[in-house]
Amino acid sequence: MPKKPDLLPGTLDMLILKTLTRGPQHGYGIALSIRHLSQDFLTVEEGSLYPALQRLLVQGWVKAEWKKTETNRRARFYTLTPQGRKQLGLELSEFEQMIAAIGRVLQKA
Amino acid sequence: MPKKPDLLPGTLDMLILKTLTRGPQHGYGIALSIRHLSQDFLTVEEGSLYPALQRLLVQGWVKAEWKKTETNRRARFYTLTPQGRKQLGLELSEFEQMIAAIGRVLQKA
DNA sequence: ATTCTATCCATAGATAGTCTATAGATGGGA
DNA sequence: TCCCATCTATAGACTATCTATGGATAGAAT
Repeated sequence: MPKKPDLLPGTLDMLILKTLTRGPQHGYGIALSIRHLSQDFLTVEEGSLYPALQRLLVQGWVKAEWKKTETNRRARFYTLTPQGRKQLGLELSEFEQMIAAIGRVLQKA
Repeated sequence: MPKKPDLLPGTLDMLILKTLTRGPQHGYGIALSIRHLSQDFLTVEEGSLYPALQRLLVQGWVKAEWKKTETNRRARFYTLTPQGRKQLGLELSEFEQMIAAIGRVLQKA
């Protein structure tokens, strides 16, 4: 069976921000989205997710408000702010550069 | 100026092991190799490098012996062991899967 | 009615890995 | 002789993740 590789440290904020470009979502929904989009490969645990959302709130990259879900439950919906969108762009480009750099090392050795 | 993105956490061991497939090297040489191969993008600080080498030694993935460098200086040369080579293969495939999974999330949102 | 399951939020504590900062030794060149 | 580059190494702080909980509620099942 195919192991269980959790997450690549440092990429969670980026994944959350990216997920929120599709529109506001609550924490549980974000976790599900990441899991489904990655085809069950990436699993975001609560203990990682909520601290991350707190960080993003403090930085002003997302905002939050309590609403009702489609299933009539009370949940906190997170929305990407303009600063958050900008931050996402930054993180995406750094990530790509990083991956490219690692690729060069792995390829030449 | 273009920021300073250090390293992607969790990838250092893999980079070291891969570097050693070219042959035994001392710590300082490993750091230089990674830096040059990545075209000055990745910088491995001593405070990251030596703890990592200690980890690899303990796991049996590298072995070490004191020798003289080309410049006639005393240095500790690290060599990849068969287990280390196997471990490298494992880490490479996990890393690629991880990157692919992240790529799927980033692409679809 | 009651229990169960899925949904939903959140925190505490442990652990891992990296960074900053520091320390020291040595060979070769100015 | 003095300095710089080479070379090893550790301590302490910090960040981010994981494990493990805890709790609440809606709707379905029994």
